[in-house]
Amino acid sequence: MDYAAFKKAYTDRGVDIARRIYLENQPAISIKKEKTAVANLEKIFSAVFSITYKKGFQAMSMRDLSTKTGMSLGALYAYFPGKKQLLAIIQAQGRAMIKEALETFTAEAQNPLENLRAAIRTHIFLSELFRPWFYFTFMEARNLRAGEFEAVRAMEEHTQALLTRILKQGEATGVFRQGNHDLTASMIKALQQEWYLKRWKYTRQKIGVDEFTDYVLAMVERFCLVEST
Amino acid sequence: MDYAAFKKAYTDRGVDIARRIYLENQPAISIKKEKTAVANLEKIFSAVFSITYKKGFQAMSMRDLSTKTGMSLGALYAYFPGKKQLLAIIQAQGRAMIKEALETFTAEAQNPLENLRAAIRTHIFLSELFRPWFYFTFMEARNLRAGEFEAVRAMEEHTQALLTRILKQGEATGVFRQGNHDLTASMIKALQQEWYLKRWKYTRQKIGVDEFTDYVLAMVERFCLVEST
DNA sequence: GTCTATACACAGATAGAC
DNA sequence: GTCTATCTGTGTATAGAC
Repeated sequence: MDYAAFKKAYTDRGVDIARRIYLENQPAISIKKEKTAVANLEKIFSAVFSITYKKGFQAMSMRDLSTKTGMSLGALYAYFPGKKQLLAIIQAQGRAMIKEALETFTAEAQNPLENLRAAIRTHIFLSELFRPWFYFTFMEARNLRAGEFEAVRAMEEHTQALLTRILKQGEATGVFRQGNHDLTASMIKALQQEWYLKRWKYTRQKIGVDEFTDYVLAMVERFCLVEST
Repeated sequence: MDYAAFKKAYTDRGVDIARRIYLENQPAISIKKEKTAVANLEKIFSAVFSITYKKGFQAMSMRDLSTKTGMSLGALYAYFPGKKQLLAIIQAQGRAMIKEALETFTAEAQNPLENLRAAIRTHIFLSELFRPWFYFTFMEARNLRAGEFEAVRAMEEHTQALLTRILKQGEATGVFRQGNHDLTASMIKALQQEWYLKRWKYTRQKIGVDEFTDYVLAMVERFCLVEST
């Protein structure tokens, strides 16, 4: 499976993230017509990502957001209760979406090696498809309150545990070498993260997501497999 | 060389970063007595790191800084011209310090493999010794102005080129396999970065810097070496 | 050198007209 | 639903006493 195939498989499911946010936060949103609400929410999120990519969320003023979306200050407050809540909403929904997608697309394959490949591919491809969400989730996690930050840590441990489990299965089956699987999982996560944290570097070097992913897989497999090809 | 040895070797050189900042920015600093100036600068930097680790630089107010340092608002402005300049000073000096240290401690060894090991070790050990500086440099790079950001990119490319060169030498000598050395260098950098970006994770798992470094080296070597041990 | 008191700009948020 | 006008807090920065 390459990125194009993944993208098609994902978008065919027809999950609309802005719509989901609208439905789940309806009590806090005073807009009644779903269509306009969803359309404007999309405008708002995309504006937030584009502004905060350069200056960070704290430095983004509501006036910045107003200018970028073309909506007035007053109108914005009909879509979320305040700036802090906007941050929390994006973070929470971003995590939920990522978690759900990872679980859907890493459904058990035939063997540990295929499982590992699927897990790594899915994560990187997903981070390509939702790059702004991944970048935002990582860079703005600091601005969350303690309780919300706990969710970030839980998420990190969840995805790490997913990898560790696969590695252990592989060792049991005899296809992976033994080792500190938790540390190996951390290494894999670091490599995945590189793709969305330093995207500008790869754009510049003209390295695409497929090439990058294959390289990561090659490195991980050579390290993990009992017999190197 | 383990971390303890590196730390000793480094500190024995007696380079005082706060003192250097004082000397190089003397025109902008109105304090005349070197001793008090350097002592207070150290207090200021350590306060900046501790506050921004949790909320980021933009969210840190001058009043926060005043409280944490125990100095008054007015006194702070005797040490730097403004908040933006404080950011620029820390970033610039942090980069200069890192670059200088990397060059000093990765002096040419006998062969490419030893060179590679030294380069990786030095980078991780240095990021352990100056963790706040590394973390700050990465996380607050966005808040720099275009011209200053160019320096960040140049630095990234500089350290990457250093690794790429070693890998090429190794291929020429026949000890390293052939491959996309630029991509390999990127992977190595991602693994090094993991150490200071997710330090809390390893503190929690009780994994020390030596163990982490050895694991990175094992992974890189298994990938790069012609013959795996 | 360091303090307190204060100037002044800009932030987030709301009220009420349309 | 969306706008303009405005309230109120907080931010950076400075002046001038000590």
